[in-house]
Amino acid sequence: MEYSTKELSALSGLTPRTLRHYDAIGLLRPANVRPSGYRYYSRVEVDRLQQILFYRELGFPLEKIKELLESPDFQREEALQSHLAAIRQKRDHMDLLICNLQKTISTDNERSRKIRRIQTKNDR
Amino acid sequence: MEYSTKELSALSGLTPRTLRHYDAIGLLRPANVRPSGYRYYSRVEVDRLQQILFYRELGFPLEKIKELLESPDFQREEALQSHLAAIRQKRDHMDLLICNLQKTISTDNERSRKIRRIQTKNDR
DNA sequence: AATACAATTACGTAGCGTCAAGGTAT
DNA sequence: AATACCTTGACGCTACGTAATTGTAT
Repeated sequence: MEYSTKELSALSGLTPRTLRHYDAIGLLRPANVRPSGYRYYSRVEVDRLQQILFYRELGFPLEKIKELLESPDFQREEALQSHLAAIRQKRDHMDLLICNLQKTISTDNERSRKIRRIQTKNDR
Repeated sequence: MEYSTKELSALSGLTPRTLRHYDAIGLLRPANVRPSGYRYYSRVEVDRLQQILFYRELGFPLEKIKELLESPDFQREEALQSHLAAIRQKRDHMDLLICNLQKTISTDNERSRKIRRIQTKNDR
């Protein structure tokens, strides 16, 4: 079975633009390209795309995914570990942001209440 | 007091490049610019920069910060709320990623152990 | 004349979205 | 001849980093 760009797009949920991009950066090359420039993908590419999507969902950058797909198991293991650590840091950072935002919001609210009280007084 | 780009840079911790960028996008305009093109900032700008850094730490994009600095209180309130909601979503997404990464890692480990067992058998 | 600082292009980054213009027909 | 799909540019987005080149002296 061969798939045109559109067909693989439908099959994978990616846009044709994205598939062309993956070709451009050498992440997913079509099995063959007609003289017209039309791209065609076969089984091997579909499988590779599955892998790509798997790592993409885990938040890996495309360049890293390229490396991983050609690395031995133990290197993937390492990559997963360090990626996990990085994500955890980011998450912790977000937790801090959330905390600060909540503080800011409640402080602002308090200020508003005070102002309203003063205004209410002045209104009387 | 007037500050050159370098001085404000030292004062704020931002690079001169960043200050020039903020000027370019209209986020922080110098108080005056000499015929030579040299930028000079005064108190008002220092104060504004403080505000900018405050919102920046909360994760707001520069364009949004520009708006916020010219909006009334209630709009800032709204912005903080919706920003908080957005950040929370991101955090939740990270939590999912972390979860999936952990699963992947432990699954991979199990596979490796099995393989090692088989190899050990074959070695005997 | 040398030093330190200033400025203005302008390209690079990540991952595509979104036209625009023009071929192809698996 | 029309339709639907394909292609290759090329700019846009975020927030600057990083030269390269050249001017200024608060």
